[in-house]
Amino acid sequence: MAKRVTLADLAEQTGLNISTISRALSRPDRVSTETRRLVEKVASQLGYATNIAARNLSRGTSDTILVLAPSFEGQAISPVFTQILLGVCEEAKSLGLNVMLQQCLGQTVSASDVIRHLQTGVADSVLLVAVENWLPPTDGHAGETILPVVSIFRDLTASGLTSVMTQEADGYVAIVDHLVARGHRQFAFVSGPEGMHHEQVRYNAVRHRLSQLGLDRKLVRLEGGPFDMPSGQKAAESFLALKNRPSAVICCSDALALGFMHAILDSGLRVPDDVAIAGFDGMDYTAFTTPSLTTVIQPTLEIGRVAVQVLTDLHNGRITTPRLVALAPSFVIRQST
Amino acid sequence: MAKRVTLADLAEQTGLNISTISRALSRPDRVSTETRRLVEKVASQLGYATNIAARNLSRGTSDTILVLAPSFEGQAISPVFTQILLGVCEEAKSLGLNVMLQQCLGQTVSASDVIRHLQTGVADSVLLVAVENWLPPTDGHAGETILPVVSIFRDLTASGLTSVMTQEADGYVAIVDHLVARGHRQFAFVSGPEGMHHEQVRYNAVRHRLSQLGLDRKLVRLEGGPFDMPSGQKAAESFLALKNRPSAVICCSDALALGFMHAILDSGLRVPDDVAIAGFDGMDYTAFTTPSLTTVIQPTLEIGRVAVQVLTDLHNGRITTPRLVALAPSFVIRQST
DNA sequence: TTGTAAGCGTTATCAT
DNA sequence: ATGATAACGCTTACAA
Repeated sequence: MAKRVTLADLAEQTGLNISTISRALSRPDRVSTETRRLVEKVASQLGYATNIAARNLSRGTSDTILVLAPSFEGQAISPVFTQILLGVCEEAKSLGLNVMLQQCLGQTVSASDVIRHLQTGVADSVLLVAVENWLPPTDGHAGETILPVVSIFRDLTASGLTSVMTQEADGYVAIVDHLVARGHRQFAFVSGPEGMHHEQVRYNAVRHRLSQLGLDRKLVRLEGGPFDMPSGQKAAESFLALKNRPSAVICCSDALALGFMHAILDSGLRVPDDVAIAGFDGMDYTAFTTPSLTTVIQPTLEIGRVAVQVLTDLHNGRITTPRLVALAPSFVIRQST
Repeated sequence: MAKRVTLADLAEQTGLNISTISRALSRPDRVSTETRRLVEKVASQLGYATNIAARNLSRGTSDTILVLAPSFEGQAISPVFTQILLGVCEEAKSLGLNVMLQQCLGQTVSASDVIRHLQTGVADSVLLVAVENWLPPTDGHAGETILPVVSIFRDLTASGLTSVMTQEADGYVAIVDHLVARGHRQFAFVSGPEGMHHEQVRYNAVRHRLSQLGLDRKLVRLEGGPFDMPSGQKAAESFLALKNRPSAVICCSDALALGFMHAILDSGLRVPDDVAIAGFDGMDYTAFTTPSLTTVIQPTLEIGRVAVQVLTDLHNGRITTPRLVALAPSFVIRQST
């Protein structure tokens, strides 16, 4: 194991002072061209690499983003999660930031936990991905100091957290309008996990649009459970048991839609002739199922990028008040409707 | 922003020496019960949190694993990747390690890059996920020192890297045997990206098994391109153009299989009656396509966990020579065959 | 068992 | 433009 090369080594080699070396490396403009060249040369010769721990200790920052995501055991968000992560990594890289990943136990994250993390200095800002609840600081000056924390997917502005997500209502409006244009008048909504905020927002978006069209009386809600395929399958059983079956089904996620469609086809009904089905998320497989699935594509990659940007803005005070950033989704009509 | 609490603060509060505080916190057994209690009490009162940078600097380690993955833009491995990541995070957490994520540009990672990272101290071991090539150290003592690096998915033991992956050949043997038992005698193999090692290994596994059964003359190979669905679709076009169509198709991934099946069904052929199709990976959607897809499930979560274990073994010298760890997959027969 | 003190490698503040 | 030097907060021999 080759001994680590330090600034002191470079100082010795060049005869310059250690502080000059440091400067030459971190602020090349604050040093003569001559020494800059010399230092760079010797540094690369000796294979110098900045010791990050030392830098962090001295600077008091870590240039690291901590990504906190609920144990993604429910496969539900995981595919979406991957895309988000990609966006986050790309943006972080371009900003010279590191990304640290940590799963969290439940659906709720508390400010005190996050503050603890920030205090250790492992990271100096935090990204919450698909976290349901946020417990604001409880100690005295609650909320006075704005934390460098951003929520992805879940609108937590009400709890004081800047949030980045898809403009979901728009997506569901597009779905409803499309189905109505296709002549459908009776609808079912396959919901996600009970009590999940998203779930509620999405259902309301559908119902609200239908009510605008005078059709909200024609909406049945089916319990879907987790955002996954088995839940969709289960919902389909309830659906098949209905005496008056709606002709169009709107699902809370693509996974639910796929599970639902699978069961419907299995039962001998035809899609979209007997039942039209729409999903939500924009999973890659939706374009290749048979029939292919009408869905709303979330701008996941962009969400990841934007979240990081907002996070840095927050971190260096360019944003001082919580805000919601909602990105437009895109609607794709496919064979299932 | 509440000023950070340091060991010095605790020392002042308790009247004890700073080193005693440090000991009480990190090696509670090396201190009297009395002081231990006192320190713990005051620490939690003041909300003390260890400064990681300082600890790392002092200890010379970071307790961090760097996960390096090729820009997952080709959606190909991404779903699998998520699962791997989950396993990695879980195991890391249970070992008290942090996980840092970084995308890398190409398919190749060089030892010098990794060594640079290790020297900065951001991480003290590295996990390569789906990295195609490894450029061993070029400087003098090449390969003398064993690096704390593990490859996931790709067997890089030949380049001196301990690797963790699925026992893929077993999976393909299972597929072949199953198809033969079903009466198939003519086969097509839809390959992955050209020149990718995996691709070759998998094809060989199929061909070898067929040759054992005296059927290797009956194998057609179709170029699939990237491990994704559009590629599968494209391969299906070549397939449909064949004058003598095989009755069974083995795909290099589930994504390819899905794309392939979509095109086949679109063309009016029936699955499995006209064409039997098998995939590989065990994506969740395979159980819910119509027809559902026969496939081989990779033990992704377990791979992630094991990789971390092996990595730590490597890191503290319990493993001194590169080895291959191949985990058994499981084969699921579904409607598509 | 507890205290003393010497690092760990950088950065930043002053002088020069 | 460069050099000395004091932090940064923790760990760890070594001494008491």
